[in-house]
Amino acid sequence: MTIQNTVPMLGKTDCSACPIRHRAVCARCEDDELERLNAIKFYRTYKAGETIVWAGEETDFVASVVAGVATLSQTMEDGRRQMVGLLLASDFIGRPNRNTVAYDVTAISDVTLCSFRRKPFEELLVDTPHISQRLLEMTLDELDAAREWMLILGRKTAREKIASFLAIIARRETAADGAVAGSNLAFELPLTREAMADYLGLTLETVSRQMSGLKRDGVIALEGKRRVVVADFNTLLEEAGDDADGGVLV
Amino acid sequence: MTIQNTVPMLGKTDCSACPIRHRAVCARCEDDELERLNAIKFYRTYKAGETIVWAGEETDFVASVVAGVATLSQTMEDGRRQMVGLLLASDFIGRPNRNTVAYDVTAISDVTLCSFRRKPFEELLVDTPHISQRLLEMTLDELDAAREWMLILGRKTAREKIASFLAIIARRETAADGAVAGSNLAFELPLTREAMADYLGLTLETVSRQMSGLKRDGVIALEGKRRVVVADFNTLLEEAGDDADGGVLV
DNA sequence: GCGCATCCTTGATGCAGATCAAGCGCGTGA
DNA sequence: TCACGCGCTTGATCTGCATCAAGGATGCGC
Repeated sequence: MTIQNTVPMLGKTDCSACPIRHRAVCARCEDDELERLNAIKFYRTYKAGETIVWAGEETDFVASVVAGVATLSQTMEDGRRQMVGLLLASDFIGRPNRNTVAYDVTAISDVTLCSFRRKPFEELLVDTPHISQRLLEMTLDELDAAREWMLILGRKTAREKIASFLAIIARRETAADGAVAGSNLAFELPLTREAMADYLGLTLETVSRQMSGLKRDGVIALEGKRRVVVADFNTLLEEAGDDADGGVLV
Repeated sequence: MTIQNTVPMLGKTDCSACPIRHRAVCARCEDDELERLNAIKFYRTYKAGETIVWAGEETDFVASVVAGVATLSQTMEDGRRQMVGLLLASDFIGRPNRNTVAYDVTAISDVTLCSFRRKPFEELLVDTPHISQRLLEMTLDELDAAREWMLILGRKTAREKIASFLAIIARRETAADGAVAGSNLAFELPLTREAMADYLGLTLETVSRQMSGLKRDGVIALEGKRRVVVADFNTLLEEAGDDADGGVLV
């Protein structure tokens, strides 16, 4: 059985040229392990706004985000929505040994996934410790991030929530660049005001008001609606209610 | 090197008699793997109210909760506190390959831990796939629980939060008993009103008021302060804002 | 260039839950 | 037996954010 041409969108590209090669679930793989992953992988793209998986839906794949931004979210019957995961490049989608996801997975920008067929991936997990170790590490990181997020949702004020969110995005967006905290830094918001509200447990009006407030008080500057310039990162952290030095991991 | 008598409190007990043998991180171990775990384990007890680990503190062990209830929580500089984890029997404490915990770990009742020295445990993790697989599975379960919790914190009303909490506890406390949902069920609250407030992002006064409200409306009955009787579990789920049937996992 | 949709901002008003305050019930130790 | 502390309840008041409402900016198709 060949697996060629299972994907209309994109052919296979060489893993060694992959932008997430050293951060994704395959980060620690040796060449032979990579070869086995390569045999079951296929690329797939989604347009901004498209739903990748509906909550409860069965899926026969798991995947790494290669490019773009996706969200995990839950919706209550009356429409209240809470984002519970923000997936950037190298993040993992899906749960091994369970063929449904409990949350809606939505492409927020155009998204490219490196997908793996579920069954063979689960088999790989059993006899490729480098993959399962990396997956455990990534899952623990996500759990830490979720717990940080819980403090934000449960105990922070609207202004602190916005500042915390900006700090989180600043760190994630600039992590690759190796930008220095404290120095002047700028980044693009990956979310609309409404999506920020869903992230933070607020309404979009409150998000907008607090953004304006932080701008008025000189904590941030805006270039257009989406580009944020942070003059002093420590000031932002103070606004977030975090210890200005103790770098809480995100 | 012998490891005997490292523990004043309790000698080693036989794993086969252990109450969490088939639920904890060792659940899938074969006899020989259990033997290796046994060689690095030691029991330890904490009194109710004692802090097991302070946030940021270095620890040289990881552990399973054998009996009792512990919490993970974060505290802001001004004293605001958010619980981010509730650890019951069989839950795991600590993060492999990192010697600090980011949260305060506190014994809420008298707690017994089955601890493992960190270094040898990490080595075991590498060459005992049954342990690392189980740990991955438990971590994914915790992540799911954290995400459910995020919806509660971000979008639910005080009454829904209380009902959700009661439903979660009901499920966890009665999971072992195999009690049937829908039927009359009763359980003991493992937390004070204040700890419930920290769990739910509320004040203790609001917790108290909402408990009174649910009691007044016949959703629950109280025997003393801590024992809760639920007449109809589906009614409780409706109050929680959950789909009354769709069993969301906890 | 015009109409329309999407995203965002700002203002006015209302309410859920926080805060401040008082007191009850029960267990414990002197 | 009483005093004390702790966990909990309930009442009165305040306030931060939601809600309701209107309008501005930008981009896109025709």
